[in-house]
Amino acid sequence: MKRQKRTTIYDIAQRLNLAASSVSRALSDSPKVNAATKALVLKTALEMNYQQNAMASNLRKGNNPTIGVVVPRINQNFFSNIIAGLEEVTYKKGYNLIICQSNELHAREVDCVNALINQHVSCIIISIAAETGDHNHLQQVLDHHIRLIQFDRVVEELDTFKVINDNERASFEAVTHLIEQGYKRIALLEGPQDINIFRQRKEGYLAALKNNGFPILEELMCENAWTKELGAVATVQLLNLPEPPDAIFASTSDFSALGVLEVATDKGISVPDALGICGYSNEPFTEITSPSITTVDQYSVSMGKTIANLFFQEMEVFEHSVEPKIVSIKPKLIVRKSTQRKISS
Amino acid sequence: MKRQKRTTIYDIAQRLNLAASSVSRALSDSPKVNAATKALVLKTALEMNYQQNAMASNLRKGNNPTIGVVVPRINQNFFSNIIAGLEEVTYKKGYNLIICQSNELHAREVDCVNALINQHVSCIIISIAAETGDHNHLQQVLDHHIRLIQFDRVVEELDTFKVINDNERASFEAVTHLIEQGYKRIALLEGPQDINIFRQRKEGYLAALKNNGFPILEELMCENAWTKELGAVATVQLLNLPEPPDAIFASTSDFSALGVLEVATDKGISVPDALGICGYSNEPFTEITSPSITTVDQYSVSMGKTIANLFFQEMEVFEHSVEPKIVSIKPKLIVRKSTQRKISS
DNA sequence: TTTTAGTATGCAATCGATTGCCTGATTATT
DNA sequence: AATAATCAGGCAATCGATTGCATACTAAAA
Repeated sequence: MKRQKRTTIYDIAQRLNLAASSVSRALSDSPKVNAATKALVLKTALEMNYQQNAMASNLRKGNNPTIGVVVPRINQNFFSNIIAGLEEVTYKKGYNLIICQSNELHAREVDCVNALINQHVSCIIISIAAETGDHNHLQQVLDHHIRLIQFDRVVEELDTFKVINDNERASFEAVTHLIEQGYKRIALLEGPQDINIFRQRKEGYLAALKNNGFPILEELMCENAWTKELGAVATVQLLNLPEPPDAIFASTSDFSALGVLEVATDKGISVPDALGICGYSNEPFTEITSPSITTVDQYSVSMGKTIANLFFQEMEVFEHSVEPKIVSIKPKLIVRKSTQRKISS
Repeated sequence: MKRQKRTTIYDIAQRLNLAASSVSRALSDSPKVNAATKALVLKTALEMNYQQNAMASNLRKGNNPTIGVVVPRINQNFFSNIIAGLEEVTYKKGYNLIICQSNELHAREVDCVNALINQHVSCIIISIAAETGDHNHLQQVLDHHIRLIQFDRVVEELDTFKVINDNERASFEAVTHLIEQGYKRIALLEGPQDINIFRQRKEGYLAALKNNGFPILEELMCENAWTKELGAVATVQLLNLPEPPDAIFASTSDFSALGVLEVATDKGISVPDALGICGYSNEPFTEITSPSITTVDQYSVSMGKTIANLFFQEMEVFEHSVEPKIVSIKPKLIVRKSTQRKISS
């Protein structure tokens, strides 16, 4: 059985003894076509079950109202919220969203980006994979005159639009809060330092310590404590130190913080009294654990909207070559029980 | 500043003094072109930074290796997992994914579906919105010879491929488990009954009661207890009954179950001893609450993969008009502390 | 009545890649 | 040496919609 052909403007034109151009104009409500004809065409189109072929239209018009999104993982709270936020805005503008996930792999990210370039999307919105490599693929995007917005995890040296969280500031506030609660030895679980956001969070941590005259202790900083499991491992190590920390800032994620909490609970260490815990991301579960976990909310859905708006307001048309802008969103510290000591400073 | 043109096969052809057709063939590695020429074209294409125009190619070839996905909410654990699973498979096949969310609204769902028809996608994968209406839009999909797969929340009377969970079975097992744990008055928090999955879960509940000779008590069934807040409200009502339930099966979601748990904790009702709680979906947080919540895992990521594979194996080519198939996945009851009584039956 | 303006519509090129068919050149076959 | 076979490449139509330009027709102005 052959694939039956779909009705085109030519079919409509033939049926009505019109030229295809008139049908096209009628359908796009051009003023150059008579009202009666317009109505007739519309009616016939409906009858014949016509649906425009977007590929043909976009090809001819030389633009594709589609935005490509590349994220490390689609099913991660932060990213799926970003996507939801993006969709909310792009939907209203009649744009489509093509979603790809890099699975944190550089090669796959490159693949996805190339596929999106092929698609001639109007814009690519990307948060780079943990496995970083060169960024020729991003340069390629620019070379093909496709707008590029980086968010959250960005390649800083690349001169593009960026929407980021003020990680350093948030981190600074979180650590300051811990200090205010009277914690004296504050450990840091940090992420891969070749990713900007983790560098920034470390900066914030260091700045807060300095600001309060606290010493910087190498043994209290654990690299790569990224997942719940790694967070737990790091915690065990930290607690075995001759002088263990009295607070742990899991700057990588709430999952990591959860690992910390589980180890503490296992060992019968009282949180927040003997150990303060602060996570990052405001995952839904942080509200539910006992005690609930202090964390940093990144306004992810609204960040998605911001990104989309940035495209529509600044980049969709580019009359003049716009100067890439960096939008920084200040995340919010959500203080919960895991850091609220009864004894106060 | 005008948008600079991207290099096309014509540009390459001109540079090499070849016909565009030869360039096209060379790029698609056709045997009709000399190896030396092929190499030359490839090299030149690279030099000139050529990227194929997928719109033109797809238009000519009359197919678009893209799959459209419509879900109620992108940032809901179940759906984002489905999408991740889909992407995993479609990526390998070189297909793109266009994602839309209906926000549980019928009108918006219709909009999304139409946009996808315009795009001439190869397949539409959909889970319908809570706000149901007619399903002309789905019929439209079929009329335009676009493959359609419904999953999870499906319109049963529409003869399409479907991938569903065996909700009734899972629900039956959950309630049976409660009975085995010695609970005697088991309440049900149910979802909108015009959505198939919620009907099925109720069926399973009823079947399990009957199967064990338990009476069906209207006052123990609460409609529309869908969110955490509604779950809490329903729980308060249930607990105020002259004969309150000793177990609550929140068949709508884990969020609902969480609402139940919070009310119980507030009122100092011991879970699982005085009140058993079972949720649905295996949201990550169910493992973390105290006590952890018994729930039903839907294998969402793997379900996504199943859906995509269904398309590639059965529908991508349709030699013969294939008979729509229904794939039913048996979810798994995850027994946790919220239903494990020390006193056993 | 002729000119002008304006309206509605048609013609044909175009977007970029693909592909059936044809041709010229080279090699193989008898 | 003549014919057939093979290879490499070119020509031109095609996918479906859009759009600049041309044209036929009507109505208004001179």
